[in-house]
This record gives sequence, C-alpha cells and structure tokens, in this order.
Amino acid sequence: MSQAEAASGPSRSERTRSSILQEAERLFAERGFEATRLEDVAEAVGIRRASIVYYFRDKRELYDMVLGSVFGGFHARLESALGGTAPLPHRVEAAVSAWVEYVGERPALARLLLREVAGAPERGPALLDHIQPFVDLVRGFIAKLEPHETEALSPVEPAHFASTIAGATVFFVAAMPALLPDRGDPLKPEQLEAHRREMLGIARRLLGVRRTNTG
Amino acid sequence: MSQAEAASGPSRSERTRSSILQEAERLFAERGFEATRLEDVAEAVGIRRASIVYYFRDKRELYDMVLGSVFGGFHARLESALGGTAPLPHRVEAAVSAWVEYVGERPALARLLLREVAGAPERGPALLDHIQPFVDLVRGFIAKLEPHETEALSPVEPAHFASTIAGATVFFVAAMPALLPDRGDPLKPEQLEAHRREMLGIARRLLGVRRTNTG
DNA sequence: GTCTATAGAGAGATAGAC
DNA sequence: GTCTATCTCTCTATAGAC
Repeated sequence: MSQAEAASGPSRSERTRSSILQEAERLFAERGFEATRLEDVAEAVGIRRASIVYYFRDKRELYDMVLGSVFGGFHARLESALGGTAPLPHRVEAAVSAWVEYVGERPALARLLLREVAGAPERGPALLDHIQPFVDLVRGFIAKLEPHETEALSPVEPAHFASTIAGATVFFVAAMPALLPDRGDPLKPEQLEAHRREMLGIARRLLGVRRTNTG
Repeated sequence: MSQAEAASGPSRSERTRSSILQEAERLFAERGFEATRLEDVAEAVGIRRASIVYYFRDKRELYDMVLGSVFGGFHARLESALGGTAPLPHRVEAAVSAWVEYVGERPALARLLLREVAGAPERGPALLDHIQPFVDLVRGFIAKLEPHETEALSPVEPAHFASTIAGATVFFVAAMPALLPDRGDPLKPEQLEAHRREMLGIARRLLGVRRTNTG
C-alpha cells in the first residue's frame, strides 16, 4: 500500500485484485482447478474475463496466488503457536487448536488441500512449494527442543502426527455436509469446537500425555 | 460370466472392458475427472479412444462405474467385519482394520475419495449414491446393537468416528508421498501396519476402550 | 469390436479499442 | 483498467468403414 492509499484505503486496482483472489479461492476450492472457468470467476467478481488476465498472467498464476494466500495465512499462526516457552505438549496443543480454528475461518483451505493432496506426487510439484515452509517450521521447532522434550515426542513420528490431525480435520469439514447433509454444518461453532476437542484428545494420546478435560 | 466363459475364461470383450476400468481407475485417481483425457485411458489400455465409448456411453458413465467398483469392493468387507457375534469393540476394530487394509490394496480409493469429498455438496450428488450403502450399513449395525452396547458407543458420534478414521487414512496414504517424498512409500507393509495400529489406538480411545497392545 | 475421420462445443489467451 | 472481438487448441462425442 502506498502512502496515499494508507489514507484513502485500497485503490480500485487493489480492490479488484483482491476480489478476484477471493472469488477464485472459493471457486477453485469448490470445483477444482480444471473445472473452474475464468468466466465464472469474472462473473462472480462482476467483471469480464479479459480483466482477470490484466492482474494475473494466466489461470495457473491465479491459482498459485490463491494457494499462497490460503497457506501463507496459516504460517504465521502456526509459528506463533509453536513459539514461546510453554511446555512442549502445550505448544503442540496450541498448534492443533490454531489449525482447527484457521480451517474454520477459511474452509476453502480444507477443499484445496484435499484436492492438492489427491494429485499424484509426480504431477504438479505446486503443493510442495506451499507446504515446504511448514515442514521447515516444524523441523526447526523439533531441532530446538531440549533433549528431554525430544524424548517425549518419541511415541509418534511428527509426520504421522501432522498427517493424522490435518487429514481428520479437512476431511471432517469437507465430508460432513456431503455425506450426511442432515447433520448440520460442521463449521458451526459448536461442531467445530467439538471437533477441536477431539483432535486435542488424539494429539494428547499420540504424544503420550495423560488425558485432561479441555484445551 | 456365461457358462462357456466359465470354462474358457473371460471373453475378449470382458478383458477389454476390465482393462478400461482398471486404467480409468488409476488415471481418474491420479488426475481427477476433468483432467483425465479419454485419450490417455485408451492409450494406457492400448486401444483407440472411440472404442471406450463402445463399452461406456460417455466419460461420466465410465467414472461412475469406477466409483462403483472401488466403493463396492469395500462394502462386502465392511459388512463381514461388522457382522458376527464378537463384542462390539472387536467388531469395530475389525472394521477399522478392514478399511486400512482395503485402502492399502486399492490406493486409488484414497485419491478418489479425497477428490469427491472436496467437491462442494451441491455439485454432483454422485458421491452420495456410492456412500449411502455404507451409511445404511452402519445405521443398521447400530440399530441391531444391544442396549448396553449402544451405551458403550456414547462417547463419540458414529459419523465423527468414521470421518476421523477415514480422513486420517486417506490423507496419510495420499499426502505422505507428496509432502515428504524422502519418507518412503506409505503403502509399504510396515508403514501401513504402523498406520493401522495407530488408527486402532485412536478407535479405542474414541470408543472409550482401555488400551491394549496390538490389533 | 475396433478403427479413422470429423463434427461441434468450450475455454484460455491475445490484440487492440475506449 | 476494463472492455469487445477473435484466434487457436483441446477434448468429447458421433458417423460410418472394416
């Protein structure tokens, strides 16, 4: 944002660009990359298709920007949750809570991640670029642990731990409305909170922590 | 299979049809419905694209047949696991094991399910048709339980239980090779077995069963 | 049953006016 | 910045020969 914009708010250009990203996020999540037409994104924004290309070189670049925005938004949260001086299990639990809360705020992440993960590894290393920061973050976190804390992690591999929590959450958020439509929206605060507690319970079990009541 | 085929084996027609289904299963799983070209399926089988249409009306029908085959294959297994007179937790654990084993044998299921679940509920009720038999099966199972067994289920909702296990497994199988390529194939027997045990542990926790060693 | 050839629709990308 | 118009390519589906 330039100085002038700091006073007057985002420029028209920035508002348009931001709207495109927002609608693209929703549509790519709902329909997938191939099935999403730039025409649909344009219509949702209220502009013409050619205008999208003014902001983003092509469809692929738009998609990459969406992924960057969605995954990037969680990176800071995770960093903050894992930081600090609290005991190891508390920090891991804070990370799990941050994850479930973020998915609740930005459910497009769930569908985008499901789709990306479904893609065969050879095809499209796109995902890896966006996930690598998280892998690095977690590896750094583990590297900085005290020896006695590292031992506490031994019951489970970090990769498996993350996969279980991440998979259970995105599947829950995306699958419930599809498979059990009469069950109510999983994004409703009560449902999400129940899920969060369940994930915390699983996290504690995987970490070998004795069970407590809430998080 | 007709009487003649019972002796001579599958006819050429049946072999071709079966090959188409097999390659389509793999390609739809790896690339998704839209990104899969009938051309690619035909090439993988070693025939021409037009021949596919001789066996399947159109691309959509082929896709539906693939889903039917993949999901249908698990239905019998689940039914058998949930049946019998063993105590409730044992039958649930047998179901979890059957699930993990089936995904291991037919990993296309993982990617197909991830993709289907990612689709917004409004678009394409296709998945529901294939999942409904499972919902019915589980509801029937619960309905037939003794009162004291039903109580044992109370700690967790069946839908949430299934979502957690199913999500964690398909995510694990599909995401590991993509996100941590140096970690080895999750489909290798040791890895799959470790995952199965972990899922059993989670299942027991969700069912409120005291922990034991293996399944 | 499997093929070649082609019709027909759809969507991304580009050029250039305003 | 946003538009209209158009080019070009890709893919499904069909028709009909062998």
